[in-house]
Amino acid sequence: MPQPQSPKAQITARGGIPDATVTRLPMYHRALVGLAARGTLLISSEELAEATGVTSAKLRKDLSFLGSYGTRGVGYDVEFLLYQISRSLGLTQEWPVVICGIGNLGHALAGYPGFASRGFNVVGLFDSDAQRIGEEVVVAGTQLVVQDIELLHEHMHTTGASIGVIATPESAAQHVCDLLVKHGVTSILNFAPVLLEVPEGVDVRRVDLATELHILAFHEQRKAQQRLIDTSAS
Amino acid sequence: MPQPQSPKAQITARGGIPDATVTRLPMYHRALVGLAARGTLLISSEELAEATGVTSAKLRKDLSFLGSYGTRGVGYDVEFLLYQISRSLGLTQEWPVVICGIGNLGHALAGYPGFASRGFNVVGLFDSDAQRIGEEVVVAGTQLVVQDIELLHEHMHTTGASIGVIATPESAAQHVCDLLVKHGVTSILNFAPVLLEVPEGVDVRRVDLATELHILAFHEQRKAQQRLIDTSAS
DNA sequence: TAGATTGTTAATCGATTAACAATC
DNA sequence: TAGATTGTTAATCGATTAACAATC
Repeated sequence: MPQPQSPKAQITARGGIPDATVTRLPMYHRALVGLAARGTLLISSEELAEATGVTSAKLRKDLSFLGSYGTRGVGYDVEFLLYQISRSLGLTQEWPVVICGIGNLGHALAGYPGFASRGFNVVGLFDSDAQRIGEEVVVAGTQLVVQDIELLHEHMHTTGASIGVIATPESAAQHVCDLLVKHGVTSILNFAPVLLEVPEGVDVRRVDLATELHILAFHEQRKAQQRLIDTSAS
Repeated sequence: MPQPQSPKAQITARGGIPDATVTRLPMYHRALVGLAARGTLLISSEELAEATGVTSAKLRKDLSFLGSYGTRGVGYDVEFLLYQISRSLGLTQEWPVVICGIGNLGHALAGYPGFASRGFNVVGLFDSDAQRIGEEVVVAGTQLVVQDIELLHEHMHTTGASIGVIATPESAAQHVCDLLVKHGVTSILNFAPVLLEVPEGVDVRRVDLATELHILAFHEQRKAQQRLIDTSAS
């Protein structure tokens, strides 16, 4: 019979990988890709932490949630750890992705080199603007034609995409989101400045330029105030 | 003489606005701008929380760090709360911003409507590519000419920008960052997939497409595994 | 006064950190 | 064996939540 544990320990054990850890795994992944490319075979938690801007204690804690992939007294095998992190993140499989809204941002996203190189395969470009529908865009060496978003249903069953990117203006975002969800998309990366309504089981992550700038401005303001204080104190 | 308080309470009181709260203030700000535009005069924490996707307890806690700007039994005056949040975030002043790297992404950022409307004033566009230098870009109704990044020093003292956006390829990012810092920029929004080295006192926020997609893929993988379990169980 | 809603308290939860036993 | 470094523990810290007294 299992011994009763503290409630905390049980919850941590059950809940899988903590959110905070998941958000850092891509950083470790990136650093390891770079190290592997430069031929580094072995790395310590101290060095990898330095390369990713976290503390070594945090790094080791994070990695311990994935398993025991290091060697005490030695460090981590770069290729092996990279593989394990890739597997945890689901990057050992291909993820077909559709992009909706092919304006400046949509073009930038379609042309982003880090997409295809890490298993994210852009398989469809959609827009509602007649001016843009039919445009040919080269994505990772393949030519794609911008399709009418209203014809999404004709393409989704062939692409099988479960990830969608929304790069439309605010006004179109919810409608596009509804279409995506209706045709099987269960993960959405949203660049429109709107809180999207989605059914349970659909994940949305929002990237908002304005938010990032606001946070910078907040700290910038604080620094300016601090400088004033420092000046008047001297 | 002040009564001794618990250590926790003291730290919270001294430390200003918690980071987690600061990251949510822009969400409240956005929601309030929308409400004000629609002529809503008064809103409860319950309603505003609903509109921003947080719990009302968290919202009230967040707002309490700014001050007491609501009325018990009544709610919050939309315009007044909007002003107070704007002031806290530093949005009641103008922030001149320079953008470095005027490729697809740089163009998208320069054309982003949410920039100018919230006090972020694009005052300079820079690139190192001879093909791009000299290009004329219309930003918020004003025509700007893409300048050579190496001539940054000639422009920075006239613009006085303290916020810089880096939208260059990975290879150029650190050099551009160094130039920006050298000429007085103390806040950087970095879209390049690199950990920038900056002196103390300079804030960097990184936005990384790949990171966001990795996190989505992680959760997508989990959902797929869950579906397998559900299927085999039934 | 009765009803509504804020601002604050205290409990809980999750994340971070420092230290070190385990072990190569 | 001696030195190095992981993986884990336990303490601390910060964020979230529920409940409710204060007060309009």
